[in-house]
Amino acid sequence: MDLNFKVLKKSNKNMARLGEFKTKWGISKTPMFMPVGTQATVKTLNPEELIDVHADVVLSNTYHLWLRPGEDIVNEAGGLHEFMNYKNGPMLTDSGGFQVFSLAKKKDIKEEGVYFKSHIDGSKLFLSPEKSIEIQNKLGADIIMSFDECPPYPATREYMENSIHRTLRWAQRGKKVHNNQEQALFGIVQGGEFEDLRRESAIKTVEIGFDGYSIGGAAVGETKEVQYKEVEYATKYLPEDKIRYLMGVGDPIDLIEGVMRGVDIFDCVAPTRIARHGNAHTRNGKINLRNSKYKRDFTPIMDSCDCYACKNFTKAYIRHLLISEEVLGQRLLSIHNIRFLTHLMEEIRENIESDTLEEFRDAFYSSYYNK
RNA sequence: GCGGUAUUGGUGAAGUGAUUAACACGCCAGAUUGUGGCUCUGGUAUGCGUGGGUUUGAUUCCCACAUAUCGCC
Repeated sequence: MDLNFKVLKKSNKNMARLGEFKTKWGISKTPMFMPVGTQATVKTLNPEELIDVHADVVLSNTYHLWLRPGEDIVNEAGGLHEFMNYKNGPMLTDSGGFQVFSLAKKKDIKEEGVYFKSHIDGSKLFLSPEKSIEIQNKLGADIIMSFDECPPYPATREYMENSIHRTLRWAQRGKKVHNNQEQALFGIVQGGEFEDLRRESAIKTVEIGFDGYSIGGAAVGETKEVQYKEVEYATKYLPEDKIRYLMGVGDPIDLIEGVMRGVDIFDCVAPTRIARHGNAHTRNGKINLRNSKYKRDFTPIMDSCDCYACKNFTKAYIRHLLISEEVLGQRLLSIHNIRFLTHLMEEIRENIESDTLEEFRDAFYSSYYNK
């Protein structure tokens, strides 16, 4: 399904663009950050809280839902939105390609697909492009992903070349079996740090033709410089009129840098994961609320933040919750961190509108990183 | 009053006549980028109740004292 993506304004200083797309849930504005709800839940948050933090698109995961509770059960429930009762915006499912990379200890990547073992019970599993799309068709997210290989970093050129060619063949096979016309299907650009391979992957993925294009294999251990180059190598060859999705990137500065290189949407587990480990984003950098210096700090995490945690609770209280391992502490920080990023994206959109994104980037950088 | 036992970091404790006093918890800090939620990595006793003695060397052996605890009168 076409998402009717429209570019409303383009920067003339960099590749940033303001846009919007349409689904049955309404208009979604880009650039946007999407929180991750791997197992049909953004960990610790309920749907009302997702609305409060201005979440729009929410991610979920093919691999996890395939294993539990199974795509048929989600389908019988009426699809992901009904199952988890999230009605505020579109949903997106990842294909499972990344899980093969990140959590399968032993994997056997073959032309037909990937053989690996379940992280739950060790049983033998097989995921293929066709299988992934079939599962995603049943899960019923608005946007679904092609099944790709996320190659490790560093990888040799030879490995990467074989990998992107296989990912291209997989993309074609997935597209062929995609049969839910209410879902947009995205292709994924790989190629690691190699400029020509990113280019080839981008051009050939576009030739196959998708409703949007993802950039994968970023933020897997390379430096930020390399990461930004990888993004540039890909976005240069992606069509203006389709959404560009940088997968798995969510460090605040990476969002700004990504937007300046033409990325429209991002997702990342970081805001919720670091929250569960006691960290909060602030304009003056990331802070660890478990640190003893907050024992008697009776001020909010951020005075200027409009999230539920900042409007109602002090650092001292949240620290106490974290130290006492009370789940409310993890929840309040998850709320704050997601809101921090959605607010950052709102500011990014305003600054594209006023053509001041570079100044905004510099100001953000100096306050966030020069503590 | 007499006799026994014990005394190791913030806590529970292991241990040895001689290289950096184990481990756990706590505490202190760090990590975390398409999530294997509640994880991982570091740091954390210049000292083994106090004072004396034996010894080349004592936290480990001896004596006294202090404290705790048990039993007896």
